[in-house]
Amino acid sequence: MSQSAAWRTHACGELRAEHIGQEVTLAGWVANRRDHGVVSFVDLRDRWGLLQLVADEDAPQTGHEGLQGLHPEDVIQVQGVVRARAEGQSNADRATGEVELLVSAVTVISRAARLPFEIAEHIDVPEDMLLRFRYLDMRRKPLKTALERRTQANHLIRQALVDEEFVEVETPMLTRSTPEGARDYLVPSRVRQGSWYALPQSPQIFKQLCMVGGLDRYFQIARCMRDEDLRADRQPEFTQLDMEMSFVDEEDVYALVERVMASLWKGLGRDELQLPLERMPHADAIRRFASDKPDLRNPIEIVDLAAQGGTLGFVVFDKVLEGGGYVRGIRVPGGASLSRKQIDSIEQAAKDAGAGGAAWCKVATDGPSGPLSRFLKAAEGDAPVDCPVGIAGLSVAGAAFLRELEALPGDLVVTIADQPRRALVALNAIRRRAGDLMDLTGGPDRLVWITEFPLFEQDDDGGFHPAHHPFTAPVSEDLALLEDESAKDRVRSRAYDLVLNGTELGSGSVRIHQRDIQQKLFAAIGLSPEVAEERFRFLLEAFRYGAPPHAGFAIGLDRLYGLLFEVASIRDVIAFPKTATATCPLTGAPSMVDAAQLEELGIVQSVPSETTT
RNA sequence: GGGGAUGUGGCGCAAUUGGUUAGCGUACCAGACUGUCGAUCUGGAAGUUGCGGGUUCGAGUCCCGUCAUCCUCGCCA
Repeated sequence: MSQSAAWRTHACGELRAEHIGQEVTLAGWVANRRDHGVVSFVDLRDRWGLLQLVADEDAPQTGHEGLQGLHPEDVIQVQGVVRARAEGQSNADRATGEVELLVSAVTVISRAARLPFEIAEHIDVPEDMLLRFRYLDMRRKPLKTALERRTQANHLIRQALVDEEFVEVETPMLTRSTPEGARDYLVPSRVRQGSWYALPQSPQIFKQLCMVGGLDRYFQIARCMRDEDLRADRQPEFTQLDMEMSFVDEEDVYALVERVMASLWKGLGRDELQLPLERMPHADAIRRFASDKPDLRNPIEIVDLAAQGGTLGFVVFDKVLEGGGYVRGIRVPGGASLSRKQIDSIEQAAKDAGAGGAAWCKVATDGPSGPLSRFLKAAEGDAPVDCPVGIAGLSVAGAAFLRELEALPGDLVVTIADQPRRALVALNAIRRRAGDLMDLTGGPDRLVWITEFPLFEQDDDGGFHPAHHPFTAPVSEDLALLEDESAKDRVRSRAYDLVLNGTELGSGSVRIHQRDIQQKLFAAIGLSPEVAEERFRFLLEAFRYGAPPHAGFAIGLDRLYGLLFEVASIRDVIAFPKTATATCPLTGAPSMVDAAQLEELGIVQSVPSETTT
């Protein structure tokens, strides 16, 4: 690190044996004091590390006096000579541990008041405290390191895209509200009272306009804002790596994103990604894993038991099947070793997901056991059937049932019977819970493209809305289905998600660039040409003047970095995050504003404003 | 909007069925100490038990309400 000599000649953390004998000036924070009377020590900290300062019998009087009266987190400047630590006194836990600074002079630059919490990693501090005093948390290693790594990761991404001739465009923060999607954050206009800006939920339309503008390749590390309730992996404002390309199709987008991911993985020192990444059509993901973002590290797959489940004489299965529901289940390899309590927690996961319960049985060589087992065993008087894999005492139907599941002795079988939507949610829940219990999710990263998402999702009231956004192109073979009301839910889109270990990292699509198809799509989601024109005039108009085919992708960087840096919450990779109620404990945002400010904006509040002070 | 958990000196925690002056650790302050590195030793200061109400002779403890934080469902094209 180069230093301007005004405040310091070196960083605390950079001093090593090679600096022994040098006269240096350092500046930093007092991290710790250890005073032995005649000998005293102070640890001085800056971003690069800790260095032990010492005043002993070799130090001048000014050095001793300088180290007296210092308090934790005082900012000081110190002069002295770097020297080797005596035999047996080096500290192997510290990069600077072979040397120390014999202090000749200390200047206190800034005194620190008593701290709300200690600046030490081993101290547990409530998170709202960390947010309120974020600048103190930054002095601790985990947050500092996360911000450094985030910088490095952003740099790797930028490097990769600039090398591929992408243009970085900063799109507006004050933009137009489009009613689809998430709730907007609104900003009132002063010069045109009664009108409002919206903060962008994503730069979607602008990046498409950049394609019409002929930039060909756009990217941005973009802030996006959505006024929705939060989660551990969701913030009201978040950062996306947003990209768009012209004259490309899905394959080009996959290849580009894969190159960017690979350089990121490599640059951050993770195991090299195997390219190309796996792909899985959406319908397969639902069928095999009951999820559009399956964690493929978990090997458990869903098995359809409609045929065999209906022959067991189990009235719950029969009723669900008659009603058009699903009977599906999972085989948990080795799951017979789970305790009753653990199995109950799997069933509880199904119940939490809305299912009535989960029927299960353990499988052993002497036959099945557990609630489901009596429907699998041979009845009194019937000749029991032996499964080829050596499970005794089964009925013919029971053997077929377990064969369908490929169950082996030592396995646990868990089944769900419910209406399709609830069954899938429950199957996903039990698969994940079983995976956690059996510790199946520790393997290498599994990145997968989920492709051919449905174009529409059904609302609770039966209407359709775009599953992705209204500019997503349908798969061309399915174009004809657009106008068929009964077939809408079968229209596939050219949208894709990238999923890492069960977390959706990002999504994108090939866009519609033809006006007629765009209009069909608006019609299909119930937007009249007039309304569509009013809302998206600027985009539809742009498409009249020569629109290239284009496609793009966006990756949620907070979430990606949260996973890559292995932190508990995305708040741990964000410098100044907000709480679960979208407040900022540091600044107190959101706050009431002066009545005069509102008046200037032409806004009348139904709740009282702050009294003018 | 719904559900759950938590809330006690700055911080982490304790306090028996509701019962003495709300304890302990750490940080902080002062003093001591020749090699520590999460120093040690001695002493000191530090509390409206989140807030409001109720029950009771008596509430950190029980009840009602409320606020804050976290998790979660809905929501997040």
